[in-house]
Amino acid sequence: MESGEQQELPRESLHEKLLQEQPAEKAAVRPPEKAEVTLPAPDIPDKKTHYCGLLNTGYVNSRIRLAGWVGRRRDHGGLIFIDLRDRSGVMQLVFDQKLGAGLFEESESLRSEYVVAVEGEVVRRSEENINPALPTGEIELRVEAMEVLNTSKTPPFYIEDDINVDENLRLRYRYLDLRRPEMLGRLQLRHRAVKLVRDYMDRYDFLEVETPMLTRSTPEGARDFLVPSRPHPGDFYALPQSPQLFKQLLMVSGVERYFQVVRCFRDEDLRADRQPEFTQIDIETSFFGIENLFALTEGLVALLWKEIHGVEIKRPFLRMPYSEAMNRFGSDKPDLRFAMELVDLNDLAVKSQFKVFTSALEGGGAVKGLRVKGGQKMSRKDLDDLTLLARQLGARGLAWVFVEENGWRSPISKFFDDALMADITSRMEAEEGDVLLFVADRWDTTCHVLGYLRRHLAPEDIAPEPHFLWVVDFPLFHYDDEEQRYESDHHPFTAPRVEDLPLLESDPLAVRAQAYDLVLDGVEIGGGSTRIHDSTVQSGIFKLLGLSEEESREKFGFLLEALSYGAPPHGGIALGLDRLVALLTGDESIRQVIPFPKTAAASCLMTGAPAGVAGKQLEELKLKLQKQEEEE
RNA sequence: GGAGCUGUGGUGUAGAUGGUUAACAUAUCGGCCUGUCAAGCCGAAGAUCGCGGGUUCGAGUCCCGUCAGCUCCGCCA
Repeated sequence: MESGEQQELPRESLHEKLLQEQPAEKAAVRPPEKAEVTLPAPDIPDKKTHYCGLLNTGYVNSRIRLAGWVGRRRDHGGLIFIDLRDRSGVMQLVFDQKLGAGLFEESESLRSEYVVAVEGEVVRRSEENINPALPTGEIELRVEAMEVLNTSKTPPFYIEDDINVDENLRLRYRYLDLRRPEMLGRLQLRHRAVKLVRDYMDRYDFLEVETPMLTRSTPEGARDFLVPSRPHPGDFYALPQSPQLFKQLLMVSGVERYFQVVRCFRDEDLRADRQPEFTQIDIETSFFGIENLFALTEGLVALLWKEIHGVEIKRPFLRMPYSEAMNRFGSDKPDLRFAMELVDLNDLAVKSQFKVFTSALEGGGAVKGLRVKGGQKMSRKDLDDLTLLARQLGARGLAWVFVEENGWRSPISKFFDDALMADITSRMEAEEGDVLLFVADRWDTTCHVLGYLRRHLAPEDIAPEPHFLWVVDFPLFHYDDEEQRYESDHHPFTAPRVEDLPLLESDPLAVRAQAYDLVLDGVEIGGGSTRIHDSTVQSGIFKLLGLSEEESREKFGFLLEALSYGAPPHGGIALGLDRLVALLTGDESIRQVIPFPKTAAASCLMTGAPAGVAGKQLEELKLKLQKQEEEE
């Protein structure tokens, strides 16, 4: 049965083209002076003729007007220096008592973050007064006229880079936080990245199409944010977890090449790299083929790194099946900047007298080891902590061995004869002074736990250059022990691999999906799949997922119907814009690159959202709040 | 749902083992000061130590609870 295996696009060698071509257009940030369109009312009319940070010695002797915020003030009595800051940077203003008492008196009242417009002459600083730390350090503005446009309360923290303040405070006064140059720089970089994306996609004929923010809740996947409907009391919209269904429907519509920079919403617990609302670069294609999609994505990512970091990224990216990623690195998003691979020990462990190993193997599990180079520095307490960590991650325990001159020092060495110890030591390429860690458990637990420890114990000197990787051949399903049913690993519209179709009935867990993730240095930056474009196959998958005929018709009828009207083979990918930008800026948390982010408890410290609403609003929606349950 | 860490003038911190005027830096305000760029010097004001209980003659410090933030596990197709 045809299930959605994509064919190569025959009519042109797009793949080759994508691999070789470098978009010529550069999306540099243009200084505002060079804007091509003259505004009807001249730009920055009477307050401002130039930007602070863009001035240089070429402007010496020019009469200009600047406007911005008062930064640091250095008051020498009869001479006052002000750092005037605007979006572009900083310019030193000089107020001299000798040049007019009235103006000077006025300047004495200036305080941090006052908004001022000034007029004067750009002058060259004398040699000994040049500030090499400042781009405009060779010049200054001798102020001859000033207008105070607004005053300011003393800000709660310094408006400058590298401040050391509680993030609470920054979030509460985010508008001031964003006034800091490094934060404005992040906004600028993000803007530039998005512009590069739009121009790139446009060059390859992709159409940016908007999809609804108010849509319907779907049973699979993350928890939805719900929005009550006033005209339909008791009914709810859901905010989209992604435009998944709409982009597939756009393929049925014949758009063929779609993309969107789009906000998505998931009501799940947060992390440093997860926000309740986040932005995706969403892409979907028809008649395109997976090779083209990979090349397109690689080209896009490489473009970002080239334009923003000047780094040439090697293409094509490495590809690795999911099973290999798990076996070698214990993760479906392995960090390839360092080796420290997990070592498969099943065949050796079975020869030991160690029950933990042998019984795990008898139960169909796996035994794997991780070599910690120079691990002898670890104390007994460190190892106990690691053991506790392993338990918390779901393992039954963690075995450890000190490799010493005379062999193993370990509570478990008595279960191994000398030859076996030697074999394991040599398989793990261990040397004297190393510590070996072992987990014996279900295969997935073993991989997961050791993969976590691998990251946890990663060497400090990891390679600085980015390691991109495609993880492919994900399983189509996993089994949910709690719900006692199969669940889609990616999403329920993912096409199985054609050669695995026969396994759908006999061994669903063995079926591989046409799904892929794009991984960079241990971070998942995107993922996608070839979709099912056959309504019969789609119905079959729904059934396997435990959705009854009525249920799937009720929830996804529109999709099944659409698929029956000549749906083309299609597939796509979505890239996490926030994560991409955070990687480009080198930030640990995506909150740094989101202008108005939420906290780990999903509240906004600035607006106070979420917040209660008036009773009248609830009445209109026919909603009643439940009393909070009292504790028993 | 669970675990860990953090919470002291506006801000960043110090306050071993409980002991009475809670320290320092910086910002703020006032004074002096014409080449600074984290300007400098002098002075002043500014804190019921996140909140609520408890133990104690006495709590910033110990105990319990609670709130907020951060990080992680679960969760996030």
